[in-house]
Amino acid sequence: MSPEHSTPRVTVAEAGRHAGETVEIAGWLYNLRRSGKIVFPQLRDGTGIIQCVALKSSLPEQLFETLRDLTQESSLIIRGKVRAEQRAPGGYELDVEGAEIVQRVPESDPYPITPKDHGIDFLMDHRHLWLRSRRQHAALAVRHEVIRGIRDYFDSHGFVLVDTPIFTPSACEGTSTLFEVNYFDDEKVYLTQSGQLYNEATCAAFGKTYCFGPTFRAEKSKTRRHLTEFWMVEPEMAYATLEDVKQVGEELIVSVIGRVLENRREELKVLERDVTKLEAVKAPFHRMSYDEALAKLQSKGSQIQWGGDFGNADETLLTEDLDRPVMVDRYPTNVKAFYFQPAEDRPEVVLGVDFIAPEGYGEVIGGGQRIHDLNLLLKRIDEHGLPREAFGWYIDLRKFGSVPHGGFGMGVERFVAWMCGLEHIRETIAFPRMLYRTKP
RNA sequence: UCCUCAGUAGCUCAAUGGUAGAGCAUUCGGCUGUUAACCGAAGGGUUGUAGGUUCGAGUCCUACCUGAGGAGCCA
Repeated sequence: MSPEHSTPRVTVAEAGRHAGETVEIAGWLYNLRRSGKIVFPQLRDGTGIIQCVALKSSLPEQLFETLRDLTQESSLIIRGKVRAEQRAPGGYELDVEGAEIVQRVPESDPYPITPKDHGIDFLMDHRHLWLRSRRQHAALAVRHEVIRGIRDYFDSHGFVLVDTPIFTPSACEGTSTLFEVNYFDDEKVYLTQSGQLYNEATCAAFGKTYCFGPTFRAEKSKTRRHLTEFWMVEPEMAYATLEDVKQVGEELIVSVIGRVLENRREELKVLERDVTKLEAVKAPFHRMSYDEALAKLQSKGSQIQWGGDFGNADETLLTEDLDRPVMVDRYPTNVKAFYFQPAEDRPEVVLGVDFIAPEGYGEVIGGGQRIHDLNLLLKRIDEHGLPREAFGWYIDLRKFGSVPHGGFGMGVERFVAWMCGLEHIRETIAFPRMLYRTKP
């Protein structure tokens, strides 16, 4: 900490490159094992965990006793010599020469998350501390890689990031799932549930755009696939058809999975993810129409009838024999939002597509081609009982150089859960917001 | 919103309607290569809340509270 001493400060991740050197590492005590005259403090610094070794015979008595009596998650800086050691987790070990305790956790109020099992309620109440655990740390590192991969994909394919507002004046798709904000004087304002309508405006300005931000859904959903606040990336392309949307979605997924496999092997190992399942996800994805998917489901015993949307059981059934996502398109018009473009030959279906991930992870992308014809859009707004005046600017887009266009939304948390092989979406975001959980 | 399940020590869980227990954590002691270390000892309880049945309730009944997972809806 002081600038006077000359011991280089390194991270755990870098320690292997300093074998034979004396370095110092600043972190927290992950765990400690002791055996009379030898102690093994495991030091965690956010980049990894390194086992340290302190021998009573080679250290001042006070230092040895300080280390021996350390408590879990106390913060400290350890100085020592890095040594390759096969017996140590991580392959390297630090022979302790000195230590500075930054804050010692008192025994009277010990760190609550012990190395043994805990229930989900307890862990969620201690989410602010749970983040330090290996699996949680790994899942959030994968999330970071996914987000970087998404942004890199769009940035390098001609998309411009144009973020859309969080406060929105009207419902895009009905008010029942919106959070109302009581602050603005003149009109009711809601938290966004999608940036898509705004994306349709920005893509007419830039050609290809995307927005990336939090999304809010006031659904009374209580399942492992739902959060009330989640992150979504939504690209939108002018002069694009359903086929373009499918191609971009496929390329995006393949690209991001490649990044995760390349840069987050260690984290996937911590998560015990079967990476062969991810390595199998290559283009081309499976493609089928809603009609074909329906026939497949009915042949597998589902009771679904034409016109119904797929439930979670249907999605799992549909992908159980597949090793990569399936793109299902041409859904019945009545199960999709008002702005979807109808198929030319069959007005009862629309040019929407859902990407359903394998292994039961369900819909990770939903999108399609939007209506570009003014009169058709007006008709659909009326049919859905929506007030035309609330969509004035949106209708304008069909008056001034309207073109076929389309895009999709991808839920970041569902995608990360798939990458990590997690049972529950709540572990893919640092502080999940759910129906009955808004703390910490 | 509806359905199902669960609340016992700080944590994870036991306990046929008959004296409330174990492991981990904490404290004390032992151990020079531990891998969720191990060995010995100690402290730690209004069994979610309120009623009811019973000679007797952690256990059975009712209501409520809290949480979990599923349906619907969605990403």
